[in-house]
Amino acid sequence: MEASTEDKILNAAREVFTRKGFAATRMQEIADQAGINKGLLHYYFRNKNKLFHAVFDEAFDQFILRINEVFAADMPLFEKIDAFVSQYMAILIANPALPSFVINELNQKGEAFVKELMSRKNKPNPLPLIGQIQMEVQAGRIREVNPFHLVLNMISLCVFPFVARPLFQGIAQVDDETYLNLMESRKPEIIDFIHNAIRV
Amino acid sequence: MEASTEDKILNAAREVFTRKGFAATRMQEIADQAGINKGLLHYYFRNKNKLFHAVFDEAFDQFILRINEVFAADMPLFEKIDAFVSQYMAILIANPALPSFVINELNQKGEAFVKELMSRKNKPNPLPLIGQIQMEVQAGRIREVNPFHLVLNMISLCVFPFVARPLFQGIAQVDDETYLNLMESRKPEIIDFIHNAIRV
DNA sequence: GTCTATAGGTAGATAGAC
DNA sequence: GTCTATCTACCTATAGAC
Repeated sequence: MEASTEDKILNAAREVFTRKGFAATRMQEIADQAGINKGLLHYYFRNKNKLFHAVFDEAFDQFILRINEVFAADMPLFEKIDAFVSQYMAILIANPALPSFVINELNQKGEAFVKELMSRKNKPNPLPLIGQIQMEVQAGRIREVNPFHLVLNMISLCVFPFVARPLFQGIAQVDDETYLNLMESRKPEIIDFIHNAIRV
Repeated sequence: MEASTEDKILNAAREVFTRKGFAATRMQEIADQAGINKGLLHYYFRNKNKLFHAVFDEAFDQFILRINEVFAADMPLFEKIDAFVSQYMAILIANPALPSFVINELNQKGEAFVKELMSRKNKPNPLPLIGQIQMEVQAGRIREVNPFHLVLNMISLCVFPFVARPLFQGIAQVDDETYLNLMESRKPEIIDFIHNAIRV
């Protein structure tokens, strides 16, 4: 079963854009990677921008929207924290280059790009989780934490090791497989860390 | 007191490279920003790569090496955590674009770039801190945490909100000043969070 | 749909006047 | 040291044959 030309292009574009970023990516490199002619890229996607958006929008959804699912779910706070960490870390381990791709482009494309994206896409919505945390604090079931910062902490602990991966991997001198194993062992470590940080 | 031409170039290059990244930066834009002629960039720095390295190496040092100072200091663990968070957050609040610049380039420039950098520069050395954590665990003075992950947690909690700033600021709909105030209020919040997470 | 050839524009770098 | 003008290379995008 051979992939269609359009899929070959998308697969190649995903790989190259993710690795080099929009500005450093050359249409020629995508064509080579896909094993097809450069002209075909324009036949299927008209220009570099449109091809980029096909790749980026998909990555953005994967990176962002999964968060909402867990945040809005109807379950006790501690369970929700566990579910978020283990499910989200699993997504990141399966797609380790995703966060840096999305975040790099958001940083480099400028304010207008971010604003346009936010208006076009479903934004992540941390409010259900923040409300839930507030209630737990008021009921005295967890420590007095700032709910906004707690949410930020949860996300930071999961995502940052992937964004800063070249740095940490360069320092620790470990190969890709070892690093991803470290991330796997990180799941229970993060869950413990958060539990102890907020319990009364 | 007028800045020298070389300083004008460096200031402009810092601003543009930091905002757009190496690949998207145009020598013309740096010249415009500096209010000088494009040819002068080559007179002072010969080519784009050399100018970039003048800016990047400085940023890398600022971002990385300050960590070592605190990590290697001779003080009790809880004090050290407090010192790290408050001092490092202060650096980041004063230079909010620093982490994303360094991390983006490390991600996009590829393995050879990172490897060359690591061999040329003093690497961050977390070993003194990791050793100290191990001793505290063995003495039963803190909970049984994995020292490697604890160090990773400390850094993640401080740095990630700056790397993902466009995302969070886009979601929270706050202006630059408000966001930096949030980061200021974050210092004690992180310190509390870590203390509670590791104390027995 | 897929290829080749090329147009059109832009960026980095250099030459040379002042 | 600083400027203008220009070279050369490359990259996106299009035109047109098959």
